[in-house]
Amino acid sequence: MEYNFNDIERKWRKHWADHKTFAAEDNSTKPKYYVLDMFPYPSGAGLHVGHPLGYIASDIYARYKRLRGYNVLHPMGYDSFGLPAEQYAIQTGQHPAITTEQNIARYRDQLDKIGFSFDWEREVRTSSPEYYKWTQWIFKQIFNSWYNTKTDKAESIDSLIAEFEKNGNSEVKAVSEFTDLFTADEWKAYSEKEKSDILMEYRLAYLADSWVNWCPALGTVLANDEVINGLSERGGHPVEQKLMRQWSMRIKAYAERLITGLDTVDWTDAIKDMQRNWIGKSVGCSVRFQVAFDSAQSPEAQIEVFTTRPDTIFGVSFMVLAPEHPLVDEITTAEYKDAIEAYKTAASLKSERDRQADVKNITGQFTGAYAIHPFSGEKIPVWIGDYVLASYGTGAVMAVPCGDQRDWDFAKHFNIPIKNIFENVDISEAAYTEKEGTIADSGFLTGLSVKEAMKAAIAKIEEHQLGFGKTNYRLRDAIFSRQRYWGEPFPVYYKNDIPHLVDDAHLPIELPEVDKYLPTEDGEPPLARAEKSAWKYSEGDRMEYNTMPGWAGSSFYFLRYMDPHNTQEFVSKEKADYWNQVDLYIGGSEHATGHLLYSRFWCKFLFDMGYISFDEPFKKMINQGMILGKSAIAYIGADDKLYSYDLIENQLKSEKEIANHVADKITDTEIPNSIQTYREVRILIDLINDDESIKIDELRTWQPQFEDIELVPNENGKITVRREVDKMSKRWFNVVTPDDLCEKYGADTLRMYEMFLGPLEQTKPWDTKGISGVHNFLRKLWRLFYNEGQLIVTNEPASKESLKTLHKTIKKVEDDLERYSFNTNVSNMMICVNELTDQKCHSKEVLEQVVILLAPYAPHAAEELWEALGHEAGTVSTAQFPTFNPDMLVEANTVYPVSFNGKMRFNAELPTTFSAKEVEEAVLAMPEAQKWLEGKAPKKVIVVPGKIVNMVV
RNA sequence: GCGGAUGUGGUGAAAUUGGUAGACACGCUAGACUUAGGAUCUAGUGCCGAGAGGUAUGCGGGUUCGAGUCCCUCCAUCCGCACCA
Repeated sequence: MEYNFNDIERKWRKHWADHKTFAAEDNSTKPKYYVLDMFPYPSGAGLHVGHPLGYIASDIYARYKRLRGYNVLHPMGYDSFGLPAEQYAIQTGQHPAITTEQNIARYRDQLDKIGFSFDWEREVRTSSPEYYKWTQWIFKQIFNSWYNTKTDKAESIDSLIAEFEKNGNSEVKAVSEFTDLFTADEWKAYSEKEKSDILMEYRLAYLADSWVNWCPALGTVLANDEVINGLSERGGHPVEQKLMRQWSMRIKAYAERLITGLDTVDWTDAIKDMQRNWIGKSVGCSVRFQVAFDSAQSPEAQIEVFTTRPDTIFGVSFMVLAPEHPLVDEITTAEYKDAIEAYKTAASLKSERDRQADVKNITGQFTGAYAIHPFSGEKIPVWIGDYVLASYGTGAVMAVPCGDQRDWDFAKHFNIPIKNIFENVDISEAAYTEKEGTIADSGFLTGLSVKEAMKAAIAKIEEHQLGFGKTNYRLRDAIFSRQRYWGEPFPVYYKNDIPHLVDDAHLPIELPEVDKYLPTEDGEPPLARAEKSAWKYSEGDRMEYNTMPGWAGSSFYFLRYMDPHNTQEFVSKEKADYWNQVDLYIGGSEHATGHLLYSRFWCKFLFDMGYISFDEPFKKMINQGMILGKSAIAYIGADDKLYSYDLIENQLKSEKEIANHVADKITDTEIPNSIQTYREVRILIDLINDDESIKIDELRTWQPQFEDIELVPNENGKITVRREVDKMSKRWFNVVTPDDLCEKYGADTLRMYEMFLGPLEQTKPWDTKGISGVHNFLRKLWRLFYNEGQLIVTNEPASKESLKTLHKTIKKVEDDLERYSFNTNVSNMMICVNELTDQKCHSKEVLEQVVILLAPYAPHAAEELWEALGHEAGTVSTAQFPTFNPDMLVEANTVYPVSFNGKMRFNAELPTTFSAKEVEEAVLAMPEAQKWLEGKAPKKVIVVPGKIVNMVV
């Protein structure tokens, strides 16, 4: 029988589906294991070969864990709310639900062909009402909560209201910007609107005016990365900053726990650092500087600064406010009014991006005002400068040029004196930014080390009530509103402009039908187009018109998989307790500061509220690298002819060099003409032959511009292209889909080849050239079992050699998978089959085990062979993983370095095959060993089979 | 600038307590079989050298009996953040 993969794979796909082979049990005596993939957004382009990379890795692991006797939860679903479907709807009028449905069908079809062991009974879709009912329900819980810093957790808003009614807010310690104090009586006297507004300051989901990127032409808010140089990424329309009433999530409340929680999870340092960086914790203190009496109109004027270096407070030689700082106008003296106004105007004209891009130029302007140093009483000049950001800290800094490089640069530039407060440190060339050494010339801090001085300074500042120790976070609250149609509606209605929650009984609030998917003429979100009758439920004056952002539905989906059909709870406590954390999460690192942060936030919140018993969602995570495409680039000359790349390759290379210089140094008129001789055109990679030449006939029909194009071929009469590695994308014409490969080589080959490409975590270009090697492996495997259609497996006992090969492979597979590096394991199977072939091994004893080893990687082939060996169909998935026996590994004729207490003493050549125990005995019997042992017996002997003998004496 | 990662043949890459560097695969070369080959099989393939042999894991040092692996300096590439006080 030939290795007829198409028939085999079809057969087993059907078998698995019919028998629900991979359904996870909710109650099992087996230990549980939860393997999760980041669910995809079902885009119209379908899957390309990059998508399944992580899915294959996780599938191998899930299958391996089943062989190891675990009850494995390995689900899949779709993050199906999103912009592309909405955009398509705007263009064509087709409802996004229909587009989404079609795309999901396509995805499912593609996924099925690869033979994943997903438990499809548990599929979730974030855009289905059964699912977003719970997104809305969780939103309600967050809205109905506040963060109590006394208990350091979220609590029900009812507990806060009770406290207000009893004692007002004077004793309340909460994460909130609200600073006014009120008594219980005052609280009771407030109107409903006033109460609502105050509570809004405490709620973890709250309404507030936020600055957003508003694009009038598109009628929508854009994310920062959708804005390029003040223009929208799509369409190039102007974008302006607009203050809009938006829902936000008080993620800041969890900043500290989001940092400390990282220590409890097994993620890469890269991702952890990205999150830490994003949260941006800095410990320091706030200090108020009195503005000099003659400088300000109000005698109370104070400048509050945040500093991480209170120890350097005697080194302050000037202060800098952000140009937008509210105190600037008040303190600026008449003499400097015009200059300050000019500077502020110049700064406001620069976009945030421009300001960030232009960090080299030092700018600033003296205000004419002075502040009083709280300890030395010296007068300190107050400047404004756009290197100080209004949005961070207090928008003002105390500048210590001797200890901060930016302050140093600023002082040098404006000739401000620099005071040195560090003992024996030269600051004539640069600031001294190390946090060690001794403080000098600093009043009560003189002689202290930096560390001591920090404590002493904060103590003194607090004692004099000038400020207090404080921790700042860069993390900002997350805006939770989107002015889009295709997202979760809020379970919120307004009555007299006060937001109210919809009762649980009426959830979900389903998306109403609208006539168009665009904002209204007066800038309201698309949902404002819905007639009141189009809402399946509505109350009050109006419903909330915003929808939730993409990350809402993806922030708890891992919990919903545990109990996807529960109509009473988003997950039952029992099931959440059983399945618990995701044991292994596989997905891209691009979600480091988005999805992965928000999921942790929601998980901690749900933990605080007692719905789940763990506060980190993903115990271990692997980030698979991106698979890049190799774009094909053709060259069209100024004469409009298509040139073969090899003809002009050398010429272009030297021109590239020139071009690199041109960018900086040479003006446009000086660019040599030759540089503009060719233009690059990307060609659909399906039109490229293996020898990098273009299939001309197909090219001519591909795009009109090539229909009649004149060719300048190379000496072989071909037009070659240049390859460039890009992100795989439709627009670069470099997408490779798994479908063709499945068709041509089979899913098992595709699976193994993707694992064979290189380290899972690494970014790598897709190259199909090596796939035949993997395919050959499967064919070779087949020849171990079959010869001319006959099964040639025998019941003869296995040779010692074959057993060694088998156990070596067991060990390698085990090690690879337990260490989660999916790069070499395919090679192990190849080596195994190569060796067994050389050994002419047809022993059932060995081959049976090989089939089990193979099952995670090439499940269809494994099932087929398993059945051929006389087992019940479809049971290899639940077989027992073979047990490794180290004695089988020991090499014959191996030279063992023998070491004593880690010191290598001699080499022992052992001429015959031994078990580990026998190696030990043989070495001990050698005269050299006796010489080093001096007659004593070793305390311990460690034999690494085939490698080294270590003795502890 | 800060943080993270990576650097090994023509190519993708292995090397799992510091123990034969380049497994495995692609490609290439030669041969066999074949009407044919984008099929299969056999042999070879880091570099230098006819050979013996020498030499080799980005550069330069160090520790060690022994270093791709550990330590230090530097260089290059990629990713993330970036005037964060």
